[in-house]
Amino acid sequence: MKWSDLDDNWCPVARTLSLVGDRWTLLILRDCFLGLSKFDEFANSTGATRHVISDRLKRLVEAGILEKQAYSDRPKRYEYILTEKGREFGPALSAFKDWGKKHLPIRRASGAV
Amino acid sequence: MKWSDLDDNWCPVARTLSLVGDRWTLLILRDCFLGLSKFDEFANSTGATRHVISDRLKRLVEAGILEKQAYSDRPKRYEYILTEKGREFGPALSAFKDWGKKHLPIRRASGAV
DNA sequence: ATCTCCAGTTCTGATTTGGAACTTTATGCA
DNA sequence: TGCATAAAGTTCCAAATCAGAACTGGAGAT
Repeated sequence: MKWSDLDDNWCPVARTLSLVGDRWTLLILRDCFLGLSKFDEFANSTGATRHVISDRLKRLVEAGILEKQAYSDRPKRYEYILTEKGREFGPALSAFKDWGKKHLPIRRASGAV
Repeated sequence: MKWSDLDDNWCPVARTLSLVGDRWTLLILRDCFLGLSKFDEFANSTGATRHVISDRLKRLVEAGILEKQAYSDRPKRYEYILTEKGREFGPALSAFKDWGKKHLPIRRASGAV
């Protein structure tokens, strides 16, 4: 089954996943809530390849979760801002955060003493 | 960057994603909350390939989110049950559900009139 | 004997990624 | 002038992952 086939699923969780239930997409959204908004910021912060960042931003804009806003005209430059729809995704990320804090305590970096 | 490199990330959201931030994994967890517990149930319900179901169940058991319990001895058969750690992931799925209900209303199936 | 069920495993071709280089528009600087 | 840098993508190739279907193996049912 293809991923996109879920967008009409009876289950709202499945529909949500068909849109944002992807590794990097959720990480990009986390970054948005942390205040990041530019392409390179996402690329550096998430560690995803530029290819993937490009693709995911496109989808998020199409879905109305992010909005592409010009912040410079001369060299046309855009930043990505959460829409209301996007901001309302906050609780979901909070739930991830809480669960991670409780159940996945950070281990000391393997090499460091 | 590899996905698994996130498991020591400073951000609890990233750590959570490194474990369950995968299309099918979250769908399997949803099924668990709906009361499903058997391999074929997950395969049929999610539409993921058996290969993927097998892999994800293994990971979830390793991570202590699901527990493999024998429900039949003669033909050794197992079912997968949420642990306490797994049950505490409920709020995250609820948040997805709420967001999906509000922002992704189900469209009439494209073909049907 | 043969069929069916369940829980996986295995195989192969197609899709998606990762990683790095390249492009475009514009600024800084010497 | 000429070179370097920056942001936001795009393009290319090899490698990893996935979809789909078939196959395995134990056990009860017909």
